Order: sequence, then structure tokens, then C-alpha cells
Amino acid sequence: MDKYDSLKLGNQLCFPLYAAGKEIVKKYHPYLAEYDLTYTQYITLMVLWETDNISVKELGNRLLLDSGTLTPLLKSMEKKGFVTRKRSEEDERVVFVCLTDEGRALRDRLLHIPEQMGRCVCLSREEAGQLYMLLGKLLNGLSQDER
Amino acid sequence: MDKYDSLKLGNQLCFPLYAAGKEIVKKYHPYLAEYDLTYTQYITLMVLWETDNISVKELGNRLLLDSGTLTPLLKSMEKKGFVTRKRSEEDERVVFVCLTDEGRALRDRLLHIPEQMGRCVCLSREEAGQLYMLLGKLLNGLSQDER
DNA sequence: TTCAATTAGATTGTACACAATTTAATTGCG
DNA sequence: CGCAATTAAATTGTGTACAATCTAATTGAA
Repeated sequence: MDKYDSLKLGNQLCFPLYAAGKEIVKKYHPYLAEYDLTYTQYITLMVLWETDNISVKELGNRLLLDSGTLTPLLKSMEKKGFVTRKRSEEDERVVFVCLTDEGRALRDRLLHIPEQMGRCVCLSREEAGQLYMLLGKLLNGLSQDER
Repeated sequence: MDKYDSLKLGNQLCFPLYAAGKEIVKKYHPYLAEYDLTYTQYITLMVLWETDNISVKELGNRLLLDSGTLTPLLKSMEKKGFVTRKRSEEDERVVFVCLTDEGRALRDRLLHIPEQMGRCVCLSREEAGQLYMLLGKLLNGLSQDER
């Protein structure tokens, strides 16, 4: 027990969070690369499958990403033919994102991925639930005191 | 309950992991920027404070980062005067990283950061412990079937 | 011993991720 | 109304992050 204990990597909660986030996203790579998708593009599709014709702003709220990340991401997905982008007519500041038929069709083709990823996660159902709950609580707390 | 439930963002364990990792690292930014440090540089210092004169390889093992990330990172930290890099004489393939006096001195100057970050995490001590344990288990499992 | 295989770092190319700034459109207060 | 403040995207610049490849050094089996 010394005065520097708080600066030891092994005593940080942040490091395993950072590392686990990175490592699990990495696990998706081989599965998603087959479909010319990245993880960020994959979760973008998830939002669109549930809510098509969504603004970039709202997409950013759901994914916790800003326009600096989303603008080039969406342009790349547009080039691949998965989405279209169209400026709103009521409010010219807003850009709506829509799925193409090909983007919609991916939903069926990617259905096997959650199952395959689930096998990489060596946690019981209860542990996974616990983890999910704690992460939600943490995320909620982090955004509470947003400046 | 429909066939696409497994592809809903809200049913993913990975998304909150990815998001929480990102968001908590973001919280460090204002504290670390004062010292011209990034989060990755900060955790690199943590390893060096505990184990000075370490190879790039071993540093990568501890931080779960590869040479593609570490090489430019260490060069930048060298330019700022926090570390030095020296090729091993016994094995010319290996590069050792050492703290400079300035890098060592940062340990005292950054001692307030873990405490300030702790206040951003709205979890009880038990919950934080639970989370830490579950993340460790998850990370351990992810690296089990490394190919 | 010798050379094929392995290893450690470095390099290249791609893709985020975000802070900070910019631009253009809209809103709302006086 | 008129214009300052706000808002949504886009842009710019910096810093990871990693797959894939490359280079040079070392190792180990025939």
C-alpha cells in the first residue's frame, strides 16, 4: 500500500472498460469483413433497421457519436449502397438517412452474427445480465453531469 | 418478440461495452490535456511507473496494444520528453522504453486524477468491484480462443 | 553449420473518434 | 420585423487502433 496505488493500472476500472470495449469490437472484425462492414457501420445499421429515415443528429444520440464520425461513415455506407442521405425540406440543416433495399436485406444476412459472437463471451446469462445492468448504470451516470 | 430481436441495439452486450469504454476515456480528456497527455499515453505511463525499462513487446502485452499503435505513440512521448527509446544490445530486434526524469515526475503531478475520475463514476464500491470482476472475466475469455 | 522459420518493431493503409471550428439555416427575443 | 443566439452538419486536425506487410535479427532443426 503506497501513495501511488491509485495510479496502478491494475487498480483502474477504466482500463478494463477501455480494453474490453476494444477487444470485443475486434472480435467482430472477421464476421463483418465478409460483408464489407465495420463495427461502427454494423451498429448504424441496427439503428436504421429499427428506425429508418432518421436524422444524423438522432443517429448520433443513439450511438453516442458526433457528426465528425458519422458524416464520413454515412458517406462511405452510401457509396457501398447500404444507405441514402437526403437533406430535409422543412429544415435544410437536417439530413435524413434511409436504408436502401440492399441495406434492408443485410438484416437477414447478418442474423447469424449475434449468435456467433455470443459464443465468444464466456459469461453465464446472469453474469452477462449483471454486466449489462452495471454498464447501463455507469453510462447513465457519465452522461448525467454532461457539460 | 420477433426474429430480429438479436439484432436490436438494445439487446447487445457489446454496444454498452464499446460505448462505456469510449465515454469514460472521453471523461479523462480535460484532466489529461492540461499535461499534454492522451489517455493512451496516460496508461502507458502507468505501466512505466511500475516497470521502467520495458520492451515495446511487453508494453503491448500489458496494454493490449500492438506495435502499429505503440511505435508512433512512444515516438510522440519521446518528443515531449517523457520517455526515451533504446534498442537492446543483446537482441537488436528489441526496443526498451525508459522514463525520463520529467516522465517520472508526472507521477506526483497526476496523483489527483484517479480521485477526480472516481467522482464521475456513479457506482457503489460493490458495484464497481462487480463490474471490474466481470470485465476481467470477459477479457480473459476473449483472449482464451486467440488464434 | 546453415538456412528456413520465427520474432520484434516499424511501416502502410484504412477507419474511426472527437475537439474545435466553420457554414448555413432557423429560432426567438426585443 | 431584425438580428443575435442557437442549431445541424460538415470540415479540419490530431491521435489512436489495427490488419497486413515488411525488414532485420535471432533461433532451431536437419
